[in-house]
Amino acid sequence: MSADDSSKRDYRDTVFLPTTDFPMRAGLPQREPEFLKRWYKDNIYGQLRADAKGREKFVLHDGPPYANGNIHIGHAMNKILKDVIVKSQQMQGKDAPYVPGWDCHGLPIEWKIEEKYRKKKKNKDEVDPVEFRRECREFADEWVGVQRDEFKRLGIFGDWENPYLTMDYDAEAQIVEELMKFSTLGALYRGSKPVMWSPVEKTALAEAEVEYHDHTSTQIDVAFPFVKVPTDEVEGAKVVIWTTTPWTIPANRAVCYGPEIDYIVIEVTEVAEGATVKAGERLVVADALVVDFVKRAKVDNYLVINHVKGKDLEGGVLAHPWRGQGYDFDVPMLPGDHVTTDAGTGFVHTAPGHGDDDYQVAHVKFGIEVPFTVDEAGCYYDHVPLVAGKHVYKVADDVCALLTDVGALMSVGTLSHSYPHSWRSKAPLIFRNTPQWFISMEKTGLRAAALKGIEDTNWFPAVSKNRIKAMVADRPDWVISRQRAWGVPITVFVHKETGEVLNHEVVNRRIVNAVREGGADAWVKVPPEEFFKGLGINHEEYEQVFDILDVWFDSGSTHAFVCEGREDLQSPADLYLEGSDQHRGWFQSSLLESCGTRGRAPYKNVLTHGFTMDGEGKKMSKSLGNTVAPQTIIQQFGADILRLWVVSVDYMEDVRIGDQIIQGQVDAYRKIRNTMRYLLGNLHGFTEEERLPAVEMPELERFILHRLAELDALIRDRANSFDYNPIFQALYQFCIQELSAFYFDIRKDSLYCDDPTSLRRRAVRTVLDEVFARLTTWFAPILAFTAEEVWLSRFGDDAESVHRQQWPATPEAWKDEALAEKWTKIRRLRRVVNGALELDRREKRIGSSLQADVTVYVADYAYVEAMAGLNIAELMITSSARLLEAEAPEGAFTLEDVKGIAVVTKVASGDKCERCWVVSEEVTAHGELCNRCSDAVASIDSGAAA
RNA sequence: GGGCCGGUAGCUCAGGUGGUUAGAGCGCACGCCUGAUAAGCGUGAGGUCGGUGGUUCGAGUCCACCUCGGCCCA
Repeated sequence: MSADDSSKRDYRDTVFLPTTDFPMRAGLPQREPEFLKRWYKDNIYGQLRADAKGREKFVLHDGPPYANGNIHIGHAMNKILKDVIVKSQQMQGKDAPYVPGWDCHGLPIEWKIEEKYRKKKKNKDEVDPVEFRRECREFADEWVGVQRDEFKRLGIFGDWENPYLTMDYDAEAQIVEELMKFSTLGALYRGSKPVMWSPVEKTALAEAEVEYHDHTSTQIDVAFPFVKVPTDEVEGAKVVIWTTTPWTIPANRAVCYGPEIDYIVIEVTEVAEGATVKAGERLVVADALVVDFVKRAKVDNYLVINHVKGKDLEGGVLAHPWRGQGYDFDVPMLPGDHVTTDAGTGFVHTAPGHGDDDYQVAHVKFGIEVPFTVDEAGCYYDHVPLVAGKHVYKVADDVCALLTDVGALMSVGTLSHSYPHSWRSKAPLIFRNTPQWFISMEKTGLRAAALKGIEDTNWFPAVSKNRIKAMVADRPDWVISRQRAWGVPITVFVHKETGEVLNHEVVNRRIVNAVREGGADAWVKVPPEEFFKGLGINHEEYEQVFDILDVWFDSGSTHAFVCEGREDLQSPADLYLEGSDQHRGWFQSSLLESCGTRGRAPYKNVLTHGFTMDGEGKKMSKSLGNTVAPQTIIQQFGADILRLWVVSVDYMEDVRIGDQIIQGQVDAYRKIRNTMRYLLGNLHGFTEEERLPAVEMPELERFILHRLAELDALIRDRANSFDYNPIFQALYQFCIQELSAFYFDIRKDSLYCDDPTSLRRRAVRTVLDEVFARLTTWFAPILAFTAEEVWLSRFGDDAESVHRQQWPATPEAWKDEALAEKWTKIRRLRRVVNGALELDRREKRIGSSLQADVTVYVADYAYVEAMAGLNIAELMITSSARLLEAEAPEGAFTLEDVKGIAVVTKVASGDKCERCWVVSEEVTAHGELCNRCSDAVASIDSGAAA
């Protein structure tokens, strides 16, 4: 080989540039499905379970989404978060199984099937309930399949082949068994409650089935005389109420007033033609509404006799206008915050069986019994005096006449207003008192047990606890019955005479077994006498209940048929994790169910996340057109971008998502990916022989190890509080500031140009390996696809999945606070140098920092100490540099916020090394290379020759 | 209408028990490098800390009210 004197040698092939096939551009939408294929071919979930066999368990119990549509961004966030937590626990050495589930019963699915029938002009009543339920089941099954695929696409690992469904026969049987526990304990009872009712369809309706249309009602003012006067001011006067539902007068049981409202007592002195009120009558109405009232009542003139504050009416008792005709009960006056002076008289006619406000105030708050007045067809029961058998929509005139007879009718008119109607029949609706099943919060001490359960649980964030505590403390008894078809039946028999619920061990066991065999249908298919056979009980004495359970009871029982029921899980669960709306939903139903039957909460920890808003922080809605679909993001950017987004936001509060925010995640992803790529490129061919013990490493390497140790501590600590935002922030900033802009930048020279056997380069590569081991595994729970890609790119396609690895232990000895403090000083010094170099660049004196020579003047000896034994040029990435503890010369560069450091720069003297580009006199002396490079090249050349 | 939560640079986030010019990263602008190159490095400009009033020598941090947004309930 002979060198050509006229042209210089090209040293590029003696430089160890990064070598990797790992592409800079991810192409996630295309690449991710390949990893999914691989994971499912390898049965990754099964492998993880086998790996973790016998390890301490961490059970995150999945809250079941409702199986009736594609997943939305909230589902995606929830499941990703669960997956991040489960994967992190597994990688911390736990056995973290994940069994996904679905909520399958309930109204929305029932509606869909009904809708189908309606299109075929078929009435639901004409359909066999068993057939109807079969269709509901099919419908749910279909959506379970769709959602399962969508969740899998997000990279969620779980037992997708064996999820739990609330409609599984085993689940239904367990739910029935749970119900019977409440029954046996004596917490289950039959009460009543007004519900929205359609007299035409003879059925209860849910709020979503109601639509509002204009409706013309008869409006009346009615006077109630006092039986007991609360204050002398109202002696001899009558209280006037106003209502647009005259048909509820027979159900009146109270009159509400506003404690803060000003009322007046008036005496009617002059009335117009056609008035039903007589001169001389004394009436109490709200001061603010008296003008409206006298207009309606055709009163021409009146005197104000007295003023009285609402709260002074406390204790007053009125008579029903029809007292003496079967309406002899007292009508108490009750304070109510819902009373306003917007319309009416300032007194609210209260019929607890026909309105929710009325029910809440009269029954729940003041314990007034709720009468049953109207049957399912909208007719008064036979026991209702004066109006028995009449239909509520045709009774207004009768009521007016009856009120006129007793001098109670003060006015009558009509009013057109918005009124609820059935979405199906379009017929107007009523509130009707109906029998319902309740679980008592008090009879068996459920409230106290639940409150204790709350205390014994860790809540994240902490305010969660206050929220659910307040709800449980205030909540009424739990209504668990629905008059519906698609659900688990309330499998009880009630004694026809005594109304008592049958609690017979054998009967109950037979029912549970029947449901386990044939699902909920068994309750209608198996004749009741089967359950009683051979027990000496006459089934004819018992009424079979055909209500079904509220779906919240189903999902509240999942801890029983999932966590307790499956061998791979355990109860109580380590974690429940759902949106903040579940304080009133699943967190609470699960708590009540478990505390009622097992005396403790079904969970040890509960994590709540907020809701997903659009980019402006507004709630998403189809009508506003501001929804963000996870499917779109996956298609455009990939699931890893969505996963990164989840941990980049403070999900314990409401979070935002929008184009700008996603773009931010795309940028962050790119930076992280390139950091990984650089690691891969520079670890090419790294062997165990090359590894160097930490003690033999330069300080800079030990500083990076220290940072790894700090990160390790932070990550484990935050992961165990399920708080990933700080983890993301720390990892991301570590990649940018510590690695890319600092460590990699400085060590580029060593990696590219040092002799491969040099201790410095070996140290750098050892540190890169340690960084790689941690970064990939720490990111694996978050960037599930990319971490795998990086891992396999390094260890080959046949390597074990990154998800089967554990987070590497970090030697305690890596922590070195004193060293960290030193390096904080060095980096401060570096900032000043960079500032000085930037000035040279602006002035076109230099381009690359390697063209510069710097002299740093420090006032504090601490800097000298910090730099002792270190090569300052290497750290500043200049060709030459020196540090002096001396007065800075005039005109030296300083930063305003860094005291005692001044920098003088000049162009480095000497020539540029053809290999490493460092400018030095050594090159001038030798011709082409600096000493280091000429040694390295010699070594390489001899190696290549050999 | 009630209960609870939140509003710090364009974006995502930090800012124990009130105390000097309110921080970081990204983005943006400008410049450098061309051996991480649809990469990398550097410098810089961005904030009346939702608003008003109060407590205090001093408030992003405490109090009151208002406003906007969210969850739940009515």
